[in-house]
Amino acid sequence: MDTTSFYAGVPRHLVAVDCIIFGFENDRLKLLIIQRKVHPRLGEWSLVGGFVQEQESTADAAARVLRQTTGLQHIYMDQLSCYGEVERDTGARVISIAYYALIRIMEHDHILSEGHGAHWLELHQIPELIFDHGRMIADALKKLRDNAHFHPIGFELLPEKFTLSQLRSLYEEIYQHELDKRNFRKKILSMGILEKLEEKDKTTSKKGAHLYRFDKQQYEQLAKRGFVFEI
Amino acid sequence: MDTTSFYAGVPRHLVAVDCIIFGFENDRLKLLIIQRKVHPRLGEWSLVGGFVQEQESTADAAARVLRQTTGLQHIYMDQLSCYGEVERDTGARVISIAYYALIRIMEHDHILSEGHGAHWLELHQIPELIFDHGRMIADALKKLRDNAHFHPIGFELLPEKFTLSQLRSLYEEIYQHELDKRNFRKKILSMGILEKLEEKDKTTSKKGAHLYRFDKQQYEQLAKRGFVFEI
DNA sequence: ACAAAAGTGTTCGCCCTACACCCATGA
DNA sequence: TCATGGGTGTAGGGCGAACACTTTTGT
Repeated sequence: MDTTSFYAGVPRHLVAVDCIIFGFENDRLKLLIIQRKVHPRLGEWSLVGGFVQEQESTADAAARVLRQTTGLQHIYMDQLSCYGEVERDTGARVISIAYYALIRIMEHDHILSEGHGAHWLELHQIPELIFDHGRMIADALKKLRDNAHFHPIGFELLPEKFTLSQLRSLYEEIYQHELDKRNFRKKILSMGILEKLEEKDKTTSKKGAHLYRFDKQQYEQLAKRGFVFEI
Repeated sequence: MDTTSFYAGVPRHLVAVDCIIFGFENDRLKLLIIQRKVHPRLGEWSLVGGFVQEQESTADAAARVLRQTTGLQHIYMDQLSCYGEVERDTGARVISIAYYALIRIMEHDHILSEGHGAHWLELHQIPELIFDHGRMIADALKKLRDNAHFHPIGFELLPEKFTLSQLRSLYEEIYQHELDKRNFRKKILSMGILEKLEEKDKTTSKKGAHLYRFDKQQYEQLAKRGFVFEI
């Protein structure tokens, strides 16, 4: 048996990527959803997606789709899962690899107004989606929760400078339950991975709230020595 | 734009599944590895795998590959990840979905002697593998640890009746560190998900160790009410 | 009688949780 | 001056970690 015969005659498949794009704005977790511009299911709500090309990895394809939709590059992305049911796409047999992305809406929302038919929707506003995209979102939320629990990925959703109230709101949104203000501050500050800035954010209170910055270097130093982020 | 033109002209890909098959025998965690029977890389060490056919889901393909290699069906399997780098397979561009399986070797090892060129190897015996299979195994081990931590999947590796020493050895192997005997017993028994049997296993001591059985019904009842397995 | 694994309780410290009031400031 | 969100400390309980001796029985 030689190389040619081993790979010859093997069925080939359409392989897609679908992106679950999370953002955080006005203390609310949001998802970027589009109205489908192609048949079948034209006009219905859908995740953004596209097909994997010959000379690109699946991760590259996901990054490309994200870039084409939002204009953004160098965004946090992680693979969610492969969805491989035969009948999952009603137009053809398509195997899809889902990725989820975390975007700093506050720093980037101007880019999105360029009209790709994309909409930021809050979790409770998500309509019924085509195919198994609803399932993908549910899986992505679960993975986001698990991931946020033990890794400092929440900062990917916040602007570089943020208040502790914003950070707490973010985790409250992710976990969908309230967190005690004092305990949260105590825990996150005790980790020693936040840099307190002199600046204050006065947009949400008269008193003003201190801004903080995530100290990635410091986190990575600590992580090397066995420190485990947990919130 | 109609259905035909949307899917037409899109590149198609070879899609494979690779299986990381875990077993537990003689207090050691083991992996099922084969010597490759096809070109390229004939004779080299490899995970078991195969191509996804037209009318089967990726999960079905993984189950089929497992069945063809071991003769076993209805085995615990979970998706690990999709490996989609362009150059990962040196013979052709192949996108691979990796699954990991947990097998009760003690109850099934007779089946494996049918000679598919498969070998059970301990973790420290694993040779260099083709392609990115080494990475897949590392990822699978990490996922197995994470998963075993909060879900009672360890029992999938043990015979129906097992001793607490066996169970502890299993977790020591998975986590690669020792666990305190008393604390382990206390914790696992306090969950109330093990049924203590009258029988004793006398193969490893003169005194004999009580056999236990995992009470899945009971676990699922508790899980519904918010109980979280953790070990 | 002895070797070898099974089985058994207690103490201590840490972390998580619950909880209520003062502060600073713009309007 | 008052309304609004920012910021602070403590006490109690539960849980995980450390730790050593007795039991059983086949040889």
